[in-house]
Amino acid sequence: MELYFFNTKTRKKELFQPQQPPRVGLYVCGPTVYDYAHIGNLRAYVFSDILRRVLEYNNFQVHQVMNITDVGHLVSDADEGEDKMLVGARRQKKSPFEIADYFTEAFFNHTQRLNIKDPTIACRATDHIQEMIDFVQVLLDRGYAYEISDGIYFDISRFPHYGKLSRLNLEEQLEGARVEVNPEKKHPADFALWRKAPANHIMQWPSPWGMGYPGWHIECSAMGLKYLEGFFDIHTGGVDHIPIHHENEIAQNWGFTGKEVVRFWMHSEFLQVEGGKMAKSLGNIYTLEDLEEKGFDPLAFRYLLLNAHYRKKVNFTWEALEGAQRALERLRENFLRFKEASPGRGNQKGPEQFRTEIERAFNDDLNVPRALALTWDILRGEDPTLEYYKLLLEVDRVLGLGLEQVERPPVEEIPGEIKKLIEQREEARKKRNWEEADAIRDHLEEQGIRLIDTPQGVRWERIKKKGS
RNA sequence: GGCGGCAUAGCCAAGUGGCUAAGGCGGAGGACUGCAAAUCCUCUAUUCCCCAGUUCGAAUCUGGGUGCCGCCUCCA
Repeated sequence: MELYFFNTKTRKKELFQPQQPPRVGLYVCGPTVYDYAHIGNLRAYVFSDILRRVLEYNNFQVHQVMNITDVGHLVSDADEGEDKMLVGARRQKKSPFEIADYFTEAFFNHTQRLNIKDPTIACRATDHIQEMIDFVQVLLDRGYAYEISDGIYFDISRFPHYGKLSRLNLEEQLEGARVEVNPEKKHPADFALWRKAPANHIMQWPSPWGMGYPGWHIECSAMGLKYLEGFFDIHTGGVDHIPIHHENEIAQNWGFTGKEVVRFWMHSEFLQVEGGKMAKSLGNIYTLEDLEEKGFDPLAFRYLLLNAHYRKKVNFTWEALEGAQRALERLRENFLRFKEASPGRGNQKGPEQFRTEIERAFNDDLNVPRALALTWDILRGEDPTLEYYKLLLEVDRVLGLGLEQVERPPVEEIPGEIKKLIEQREEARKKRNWEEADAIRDHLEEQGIRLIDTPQGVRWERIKKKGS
């Protein structure tokens, strides 16, 4: 089946075909590891995960590269900028390298709990300083870069297509520029490839231009070209990367290779909180831990994201997350019916028709919400046959809700005390002493034990304790 | 100041010219129950921010208005 993706470069859905099928080179703009990833960051990785899974669903062999940016990013383009890694290090009283290690581990811990597949290659910027130096040297040799007092800069006047991806008019942009321009730069939008480090800068490496450290943007080009062997079938990131970061990558890649090396640019929209921006000042920046502390399953957050299309802003609210958690629980419950093949109702559509429609949704620029709706159609109304069970597992290869691992909690040995109470309640019920029976039931509920009366007798299950 | 996006039920959201406007959450009613819970069933937008227009036909296209959001800061 044909696969279509929306390409930011053309702002259109285009037929996807990798350069060397079945191999697909996928580059995912990774994290800067100076702090915990928040749920907005994580949305971008759930998106790239879905993308990767849809590619794999289509039998492509995905070679996914992700950068781990563990080298300082200046906060602004001006000299007084603070280095994020350094700020993080100072706060934690650790070396920048320790900080990077710590947050890298935290990052993958979070992504794994969201069932996000690990990249084929995760590469650290600090392990590729030489590649970046070589890259900058080539740009200098070819006249795409120039040296000034504080570093090496890319000369965008040498690249006529600068601004094409974001469709920005450079001259108009400059009118309202809020950043002080380094007067030594030839053009205000020229960007740093390599920065000369002041003596007290912790992270610095020797280079042909003295001690220093790489500019941002450069690691994605150097590492991406290295590990994807010169061609990116797809390059992803958040929409915020379109105007600066990816524009700069395109420019420097052009300077280095003399051609466009990215076929598809795909960007995920932002996650908003209560309809607005997530910001420290608003106190609404949440991490996965914050959600878990409130009793939410990380996969409920994944479900919430699956319910919306990646190119639309999604509105994160606690109410919506509760809805997602509930839906996920019910989805699992329904799935078990199929696993256990208990009887269901009749159906109109056969598994093949569902399979085709779901695949069509996936392949139409990752219309996961549509695929989810179809999944519910299967779960709600269809016969729980083995065929449907297999189809659900197949669909979950993309959804990534971990259905394969879902099973009924094992029958636990009932703690004696609780067993006694249950028996006591049954006695009371026989005597039609409802007051006592209900009191016991309420008591057990507070202990996290829910009783389920069935015609076959009393069942029980563990639930979350009230108020937790 | 410049650029761009969005507006669909209480909430989260699909759908972008033509079947009865997906799906989930919530809510209502029913079955079951001693009563509940859990589960299951049914219902839940004559209408897609407003106003004009194009068209045989528009939530979907065009123009205007209103509201919200984002970017132009090394924030996904």
